[in-house]
Amino acid sequence: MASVRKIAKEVGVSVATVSRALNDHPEVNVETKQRVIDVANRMGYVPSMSRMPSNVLGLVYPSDPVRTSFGDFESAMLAGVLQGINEQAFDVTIVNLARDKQKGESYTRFFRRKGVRGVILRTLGTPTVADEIVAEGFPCIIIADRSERPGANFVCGDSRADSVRAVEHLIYQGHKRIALAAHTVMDTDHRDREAGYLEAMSKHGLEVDEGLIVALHSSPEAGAETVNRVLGLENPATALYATTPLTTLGSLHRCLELGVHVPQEFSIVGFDDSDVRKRTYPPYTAVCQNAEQLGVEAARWLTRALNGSAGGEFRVRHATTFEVNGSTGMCPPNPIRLRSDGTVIRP
Amino acid sequence: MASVRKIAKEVGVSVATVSRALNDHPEVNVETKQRVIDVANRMGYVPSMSRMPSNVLGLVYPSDPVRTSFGDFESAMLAGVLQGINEQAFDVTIVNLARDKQKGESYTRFFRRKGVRGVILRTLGTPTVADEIVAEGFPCIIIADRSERPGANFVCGDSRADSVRAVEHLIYQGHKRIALAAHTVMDTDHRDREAGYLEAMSKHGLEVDEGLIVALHSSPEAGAETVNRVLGLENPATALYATTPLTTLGSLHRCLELGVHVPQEFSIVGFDDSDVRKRTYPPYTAVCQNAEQLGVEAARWLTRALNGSAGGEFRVRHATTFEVNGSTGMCPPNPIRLRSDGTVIRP
DNA sequence: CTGTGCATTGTAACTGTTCCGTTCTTCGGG
DNA sequence: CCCGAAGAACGGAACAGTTACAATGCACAG
Repeated sequence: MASVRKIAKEVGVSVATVSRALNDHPEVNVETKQRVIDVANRMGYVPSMSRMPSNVLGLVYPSDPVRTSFGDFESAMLAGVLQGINEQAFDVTIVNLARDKQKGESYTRFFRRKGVRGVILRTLGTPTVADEIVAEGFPCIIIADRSERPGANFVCGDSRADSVRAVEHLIYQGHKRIALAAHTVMDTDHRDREAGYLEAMSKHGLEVDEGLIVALHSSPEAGAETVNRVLGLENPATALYATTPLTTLGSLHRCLELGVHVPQEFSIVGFDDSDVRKRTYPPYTAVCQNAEQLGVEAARWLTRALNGSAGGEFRVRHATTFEVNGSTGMCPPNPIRLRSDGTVIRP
Repeated sequence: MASVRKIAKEVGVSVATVSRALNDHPEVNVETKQRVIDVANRMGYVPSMSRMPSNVLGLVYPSDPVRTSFGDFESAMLAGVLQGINEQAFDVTIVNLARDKQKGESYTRFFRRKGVRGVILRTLGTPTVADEIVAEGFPCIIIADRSERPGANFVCGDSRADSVRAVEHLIYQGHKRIALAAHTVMDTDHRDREAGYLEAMSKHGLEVDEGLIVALHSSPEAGAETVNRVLGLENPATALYATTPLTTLGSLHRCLELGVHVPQEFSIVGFDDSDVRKRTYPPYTAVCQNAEQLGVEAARWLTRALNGSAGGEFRVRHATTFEVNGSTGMCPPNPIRLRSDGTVIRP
């Protein structure tokens, strides 16, 4: 075990200087500081007992966690995590990697500094971070994404099969021009959905041209914009698979706004992380993921593992469910179209 | 400054015993432990340096934070808090008082144990806890509630005036039988809304009988149930003021389900903590509170105060805004009624 | 040459925790 | 009745890391 005193002896300075260097105090020479940090890293130093062994879990976001994106999924997942930690009486703190991690600091040191014993990783499309943390061996579980790296643990949803079913559900009702509201952030979750869409389309010999796939950030506005675009095509879509709850809401809302009847004139299959689908009108047909459950399981496993009552690898894929509600129906004989001025053309 | 060694000398035991007693180790005599704890409390002991002075804020829930209640408000508020802490580079951990606080432990000691320098308090209708924390002098700010205790800081919304306006808005459109979807949790926020309702009703000489006020927990189901009840009255309501976003959603949804036309047959004024009102159809008329902003301001002030760049008392009331949208209209000449079997009677 | 100010570092005292040994009591068997 | 073993409770000392204060050394003005 490397301690500040060992490092001090090695470098040839006092413990005070080591402590100061490691904590970024201003009154230490930059070269000295660098030397100390180098030796500390070489000796694999971690501040052993500076914090009493507290039961805190980190909920880690690689980039800014909030802004627009703190939506329904994060909220439901957090609710789940807060339940999952209760069994082992852990707490959870929200950690912002982009803001706080210093250059050259190992993840382990960083997490120790934050006083967390293990982390739940919300990767948001940046798998590199997860891989590095796994490689360091810090206790960690990835949520809502997956990694095949040995030693990686994850709890994720698997929406591929149900995405196929969702699109086939539309195809069986006669739809041929089916659009996809895709996501710009391409984590495995969203790749699944796009892949499922493509699989179903090609399996049934349906052509997918450029205009049918609209990739935007997840937001109600994006949903509305998607409707505008796919109804505005020369050869307009008659159905849409919206791969996030917010785009689903936005597209439904835009249809109501335009006076487009769902599902008589246009069908929408959405995605749901909690129970939003039940609260719209009509309640929408959706591929459903239980974000809360993902949170519960991730937190419960990680806390158990940290307390020694669980071990090994933990890799769980929760198949989503496909629920038919009121937003999908038969393909209309003649598709409606949207003029650029926002008026609906009914043939 | 009281330290373990001072306490040890005072009690007449060793530092090891004191440390063990204070940390609830099993191998210490219960009487000894009690003596140590008593002396520690008398001397105002707080573990001074056990955790390095980390910049962590606690988000404190007196009771279980999750279950049903982790909804839109908490989510938006948390998003705000996560923004507000960035300026001073703080972190936030979610603290569960009911689960973790030991009997006889002071709040200050408890928060120190959790490694938290200050707390944002979400009282949820239990002002006692807030008063005690304020009395101990631990850095703290109450969010979405208020206390007149000297030394108490808070950021809250003030929805009283707009609740009056909301109900008057209905009255001016001819409504006389106006119902209220009240809340069982009566923090100042919800008292404001009920008070505003009562004020407007009495000001205009409208009678409020028992059946018009439905107090339930906040949920979509409660909103639906409220609609069932107030439309089922002998003398049914023609309008409703729903004081939480979830009950608003539920009541809107129930109306759509029943085929009741909003606002032609029934008017609904809702409440909104973020921008849910824009995503329903019709977008609903609402008293609006910016939960995210509350979070930002609470976090920003508290972190600044902890770093010495803000001081004094901080008491802010943000007036809500009242926004007229599509869920309110003229009182129908003849009110509709709901039979107990769920069919609508149109005179 | 000397005093002053600043940057940098070391000494030592402080915080709290824990390993290991000691004391004392209790209990079972001869 | 005595003795050994087990266990509970506690103390001593060594450990962890941080920080107040003093000391050192250097640059520079007078």
